[in-house]
Amino acid sequence: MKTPTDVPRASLLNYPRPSVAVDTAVLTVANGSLCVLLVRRGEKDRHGEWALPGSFLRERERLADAVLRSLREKAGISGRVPRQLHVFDDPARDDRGWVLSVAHVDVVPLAALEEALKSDGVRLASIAEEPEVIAGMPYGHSEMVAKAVEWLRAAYAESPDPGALLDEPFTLKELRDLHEVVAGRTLMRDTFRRFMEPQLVGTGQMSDGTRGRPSRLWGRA
Amino acid sequence: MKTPTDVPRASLLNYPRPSVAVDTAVLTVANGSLCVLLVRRGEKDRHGEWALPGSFLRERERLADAVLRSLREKAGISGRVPRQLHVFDDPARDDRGWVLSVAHVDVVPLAALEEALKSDGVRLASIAEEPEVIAGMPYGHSEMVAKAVEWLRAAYAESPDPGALLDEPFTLKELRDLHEVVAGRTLMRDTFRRFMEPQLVGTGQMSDGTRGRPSRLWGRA
DNA sequence: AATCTTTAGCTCAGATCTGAGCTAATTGAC
DNA sequence: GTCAATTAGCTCAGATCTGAGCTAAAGATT
Repeated sequence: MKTPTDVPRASLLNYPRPSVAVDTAVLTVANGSLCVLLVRRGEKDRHGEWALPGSFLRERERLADAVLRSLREKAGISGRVPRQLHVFDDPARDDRGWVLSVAHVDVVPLAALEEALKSDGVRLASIAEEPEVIAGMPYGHSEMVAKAVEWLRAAYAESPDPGALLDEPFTLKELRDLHEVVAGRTLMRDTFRRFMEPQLVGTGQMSDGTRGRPSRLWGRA
Repeated sequence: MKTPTDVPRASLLNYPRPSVAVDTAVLTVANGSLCVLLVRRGEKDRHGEWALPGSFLRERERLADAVLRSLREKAGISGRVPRQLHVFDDPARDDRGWVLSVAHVDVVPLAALEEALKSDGVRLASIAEEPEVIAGMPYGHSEMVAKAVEWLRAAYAESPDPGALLDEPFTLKELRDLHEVVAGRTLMRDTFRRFMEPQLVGTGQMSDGTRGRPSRLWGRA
């Protein structure tokens, strides 16, 4: 039975709707280099080109769930904590039609990617050393990578290894090496130590078997 | 004529699509208080309740354009530089259906709102003094306001009046009073001056007719 | 085993930052 | 006019931050 509210209620939602996609920059550190995960496109459109893993949003699906699903499907990896970056809304961005894409970033340690990287449909691209690969991606994906790196740098400037890339326990040297790769520059040893130490919990153990004097081992708070 | 690519191309976009809306927290400073602009809902749904101005996205419309249009239509004001904050995607957020809302923030000086505020469908709510009004808003709008305020505070901690709320030229006192309202706390006079002065351009003029010793007048860089 | 290289952890002087306090210049109250 | 109140602009001592440099402790090299 038709109530008076049925018509306006339905009509509100009768606007044309965009397709909504998610695209994710999965960042990691490999061989002392900050890298982003790319997948070779299998769809007809832009077939064979390297691009960020992504997917269209399914009915009533949460964005974070779509990100995790796309990483599972496209790259066979378990994402961790996808974080929204920005909505890319240029109507001319995607020639298949009107597609909004919500860019995300996730941080995953290299060990969790090893399996996926055996496939020749999955690769890493170094941010610093392969700018041409990143700049060549379709659908504004290179802008997404830029925003993802910016976010990661800000996060790593604030606290010790927020992306949990290091296995615990770790030394301050290991932590600093990681942060230097993320920041893309050297960091002052003592300034770094003074800022990070209060944010870590000591394990009471010492490193050994490594080069140089043994040092305290730490864990994330 | 049907080409082979027509079918797969179209099918990619045949996923169910969400409605996409924009909602905007228009922030301003009035009577020494940080305020957000609310409009009384005219739609059937939640009719009469105070909420953030918003609108459904129209076909191929840019998000920023939808924000500016919604501010014009709902509140009769000219927005300035809408900035994306976050996509709210809880499928249960809106009982009218599956609606994603892209929250935005804009900063508008009080003078540009005076006309709109004559309407009884438009009001300001003080962030600090009327928390119950803000907490009572539907569709997760109170979370959007929280994110908007957080963004504004971060922006005002970085540079002098990035929202251009003050008319130029202004004194450092006027600038600091504004920043204190935004920050919600007092700021040290000399620390503030030392941080902001290098980011301003002097006009060579002095204030006069004000209480206290005249001071230099400044403009934004 | 002697020496070199690497890294840890500390110390200290110099640089920078902070905020209280001083004097100056103006308006408002009387 | 006199005095209180308000604000500007500066100064300086104390606090904090910075980074070079020192010594120590380990593995690597010879």
